[in-house]
Amino acid sequence: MSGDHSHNEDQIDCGSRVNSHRHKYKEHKHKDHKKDKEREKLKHGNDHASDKKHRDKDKMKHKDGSTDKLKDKHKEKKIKVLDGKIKKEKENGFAHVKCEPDDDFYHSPKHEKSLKRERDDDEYDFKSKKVKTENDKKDKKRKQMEDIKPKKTKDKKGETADGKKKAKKEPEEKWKWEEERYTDGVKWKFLEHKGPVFAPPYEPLPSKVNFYYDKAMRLSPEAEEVATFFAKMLDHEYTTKDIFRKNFFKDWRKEMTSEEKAKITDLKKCNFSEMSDYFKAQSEARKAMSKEEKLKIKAENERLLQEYGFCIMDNHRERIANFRIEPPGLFRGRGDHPKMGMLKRRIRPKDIIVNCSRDSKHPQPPPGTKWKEVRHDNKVTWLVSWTENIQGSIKYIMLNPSSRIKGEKDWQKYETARRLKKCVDRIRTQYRDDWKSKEMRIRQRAVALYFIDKLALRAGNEKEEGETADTVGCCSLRVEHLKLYPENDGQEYVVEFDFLGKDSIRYYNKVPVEKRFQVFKNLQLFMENKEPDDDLFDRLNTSILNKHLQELMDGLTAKVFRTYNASITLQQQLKELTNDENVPAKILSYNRANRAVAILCNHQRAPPKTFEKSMQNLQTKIEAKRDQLSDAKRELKSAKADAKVRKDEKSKAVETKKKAVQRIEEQLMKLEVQATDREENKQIALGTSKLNYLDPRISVACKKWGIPVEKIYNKTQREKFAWAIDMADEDFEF
DNA sequence: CGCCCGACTTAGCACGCGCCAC
DNA sequence: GTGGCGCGTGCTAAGTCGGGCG
Repeated sequence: MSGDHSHNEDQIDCGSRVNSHRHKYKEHKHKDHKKDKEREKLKHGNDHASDKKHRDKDKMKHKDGSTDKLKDKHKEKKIKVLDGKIKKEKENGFAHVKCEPDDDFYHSPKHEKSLKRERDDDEYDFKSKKVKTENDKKDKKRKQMEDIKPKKTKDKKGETADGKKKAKKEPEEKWKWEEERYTDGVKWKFLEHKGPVFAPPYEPLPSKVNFYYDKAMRLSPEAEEVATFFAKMLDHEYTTKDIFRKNFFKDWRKEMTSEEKAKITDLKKCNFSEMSDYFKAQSEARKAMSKEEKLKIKAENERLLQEYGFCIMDNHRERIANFRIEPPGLFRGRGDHPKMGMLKRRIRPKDIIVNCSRDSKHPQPPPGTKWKEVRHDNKVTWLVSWTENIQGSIKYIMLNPSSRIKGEKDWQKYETARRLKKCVDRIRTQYRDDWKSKEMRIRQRAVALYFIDKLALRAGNEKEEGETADTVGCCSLRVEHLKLYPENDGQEYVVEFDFLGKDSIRYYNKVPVEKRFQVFKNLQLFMENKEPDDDLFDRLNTSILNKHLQELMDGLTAKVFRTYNASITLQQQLKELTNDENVPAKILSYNRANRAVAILCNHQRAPPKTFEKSMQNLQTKIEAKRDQLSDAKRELKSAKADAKVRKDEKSKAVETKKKAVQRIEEQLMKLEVQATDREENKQIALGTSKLNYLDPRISVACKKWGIPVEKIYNKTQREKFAWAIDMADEDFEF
């Protein structure tokens, strides 16, 4: 395009910067250099220099430790907010429970009684689409969903690929995913549950187990408990890290009596080894328990699950995801987390906010205790919440992914991504045009969006410095995270990305970018006259970006691009790959397609500890199988010869041998496929994309290649994707 | 109108259960 | 019956995003 130079850089309207120059908490090392190095090799060939470079940078960045004071301020604010929140009890906790007598999909033996309440037929007539008065966004969204809903019971216009009827199914038995949902942010009308399960109380150590500080020393129960947290982690690398030790010691001292505090002044002098040995012995003992004992524990767990692991939301008994409160312990942040090692406090009933319907049987706090609050807010989905003491954030107990409320949200997410599919070309054209805008903020927005689209980067919200590990996403990229090469390895206009993303997973990538469309030139411009730790996009943040995206398409946000690109990639890759003849090869193809997505989204994992070994085992197996095969072939040959001699044209022996050869060949192939698959998978995690980014209906549609869903999804996954399995046909198109 | 926080999704890792080979 | 190991599952940290408030 000739527009390349139509705007002189000097003319750019600079406006004011969104983000001022920032002094970051300066200490970002990589979580595990060795790991990174390997990963890098795997993914990007051989850039050996970069790891070292990173390490050097880390050293450079140590001078500034300026942010500690922020914390107190931070805390103050939190308290205020908490106070304010108590007032805001909602008035909409009403509930009418209906009972669906024929609904045996969610069989609920225990709770049948609570289900048998008055039926309010009118209200639950979800076929009649009464659109209420609300005109808010959510309502709009809902309407969009309705348009593309598969209509099983009443087929309107078969507008969508998945809109076909499935007569064979009995929709009455299952959750009706196309049921009319509530409007105006109401998430449920009836919610009943038993509350959380608390962590077991601390059991003091037997008197023979000692803690040593110079000499044996008995700790107060409070101090002892915290000491055991540390003792249990002694084998972990964490306990060697300075920040971890510092934070731990500081918080531990808070739990000590004044005598203990006076005495124990140096963590280095603390000897936890006896405690540590004791716990190791305990865990051994647990493993060595008799069958009966193990069974007993299992039964007890099952009982707890049955009692606390389910709730009733509207007229269904639904599984709760995490009904156990997180036990106390030492905080294990990921990457270089400034708070690692801090004490994660024990959560008590008085910390707990319970959410349920007004007319439900309220969960009871343990005898002699009280909940912090019981509220009836049906505009949220959580059952229980509490505020965690490390970051001051709120933790929730919510439903399992198999639940209606989560499934529907999931479905909606993919529908939004499919809507993006319809207008992505338009959006791409627009951001390309915007690269040439005379407004700096628009150029930045356009380049950022390009990265988000092309590289599937995360949005990149700002983070509070010094509160978390120093990680970034697209909008929060800093100058130091990019390198520009006008020419690199024979390619023109290469951008090298090197930064830590979510969970401090390294993103390293070299990408050639469009010069004629000015990406490269824009980047040079954005980086001009800036320090390494200045923001690359200084006139952009996620809020600005998402507001813009919202204008381009209703419901569009940065993360929709990840979903869209992941799902569309899977679909394309599957079309390219799946022309193999047998099922195992097809599964391999599926996994490869899945892998392409995982690579796109940078979903990595540490190579499994047992990787080398298990690979060897597999090779041994393969060789054994090969031997077996040649044996079988030999036998077949001799059987054939034998049959010829005896002129026995339909020799049974020959037939059986033939079958044996075939079977072994199949087994061998299966093993070989498995080996390839595993090797390719060494450092790539497929699970995350499979669970969160790939429209499950694409996988369901793999029926058309003869791949049954069971081969792709295990039981839990099938439960999570019940909605997709229920509604998608083999001709589903994302 | 920016910032803060509540609600919800997405993320990797540890651990232990159950299955398979012997 | 046992031992090893691979996978599923639970756990909880760390993101995204929107709404409300000052």
